[in-house]
Amino acid sequence: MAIYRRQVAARTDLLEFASLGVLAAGPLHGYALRKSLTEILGPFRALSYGSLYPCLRRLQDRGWIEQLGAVPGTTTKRARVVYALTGDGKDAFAEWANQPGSDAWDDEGFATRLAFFSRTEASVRLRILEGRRSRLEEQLALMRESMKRGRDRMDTFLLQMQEHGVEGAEREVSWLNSLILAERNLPKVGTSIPPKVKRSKK
Amino acid sequence: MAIYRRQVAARTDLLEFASLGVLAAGPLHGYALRKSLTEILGPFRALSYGSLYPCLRRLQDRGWIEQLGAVPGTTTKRARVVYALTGDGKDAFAEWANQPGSDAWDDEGFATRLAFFSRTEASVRLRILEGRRSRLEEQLALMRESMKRGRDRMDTFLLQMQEHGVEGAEREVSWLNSLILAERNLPKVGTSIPPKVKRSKK
DNA sequence: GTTAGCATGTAAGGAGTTACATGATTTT
DNA sequence: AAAATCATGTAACTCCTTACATGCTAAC
Repeated sequence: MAIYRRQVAARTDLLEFASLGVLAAGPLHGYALRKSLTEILGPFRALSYGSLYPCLRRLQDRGWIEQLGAVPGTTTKRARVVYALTGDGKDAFAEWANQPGSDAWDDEGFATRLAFFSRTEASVRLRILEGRRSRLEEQLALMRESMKRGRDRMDTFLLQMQEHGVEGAEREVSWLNSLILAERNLPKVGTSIPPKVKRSKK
Repeated sequence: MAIYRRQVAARTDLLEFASLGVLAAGPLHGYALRKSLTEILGPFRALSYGSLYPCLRRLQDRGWIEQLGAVPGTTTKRARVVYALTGDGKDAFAEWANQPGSDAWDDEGFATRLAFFSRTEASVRLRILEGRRSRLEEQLALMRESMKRGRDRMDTFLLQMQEHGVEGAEREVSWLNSLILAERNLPKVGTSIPPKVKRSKK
């Protein structure tokens, strides 16, 4: 009779950190947060409320965000629950942004980290970009090998699809190369120079 | 006291149809089927057995595949459960391949259908390609609008990521255009001329 | 006064993964 | 004889969506 011990795989929940990242720019209520997230993570990948609200609940239970109540000065009067990042939440986000795990190299994980790159240290940025590049290069090797092996077993459509996939991955690699180059040529004065951001105020 | 009636959304399980599609080429056991699927759906998106075996069970319960037992002539002697497509399974696959639902336009759904395009009627192929193209064009419009609106609120990294996304989508659109053009210029003699496939035997 | 959009939530279910459990066969 | 790989399966869990339920507010 074995007792099953399960290691909790400590999967970093991307949605949670993305929410923290957005809330770091200022308090928001759920509905507005969702719009922000949708804009960042792509209008294609629309997030549902059935996913968002439980996430906010978890973050609150963990003490990473807190309710502010309705923000005064807005046009509507009540019922909106506004959340703000706490000190702990800020720390948790900073740690996530600067200590990338193995989840940082896949499509979703990489995109999420890139979205908050301005709050990531320059050295870590480089590590993430290079990690993503090697992940893609591994995949490219697998794809090319698979295509070589199966060339005459496969019909033209499958072949064209795979060729398109390879070209897409190659395209991302050269894009990454240009980002990496830009990172390396950045002024070497501190370690965490934020990138140039156009500011409308101040 | 309302009684909740739920419409079962009849989500076409992609893995099930992909499995049928692969088994249509000949009987296989689970382990081998997985390798085939991994090759088709991309070596990146590796499929787990915890997903595959329950799927085979479902297909068998539905009468779309049947167990053959160990194939004689192979080097190994037992324990391998070989599955073959039944007549019903063949019909189910043909119906799926030729009556695309709304799931055919998203990334996974489109890729899966494209993988079995040689068993899809020419007219349906065209419909799928054009449907995918309009889906992408809708997304492009959203992305471009979102980028225009948020241009000076966003930092350079986010902007570069979004530009890269737009370029990727544009690239896929032109790829689709070339596929659509090729489809249209195909010999117009029947309705379901299969594409040229290099054959090693016969 | 009704439609459209803003706003917050819950319950059920879908489609997968990871970790566990087991054993046969092939290669070194 | 050990290690690698082939092979089959289950239980628990994860993260998400859909459908349901509710109500407010702005515009036409």
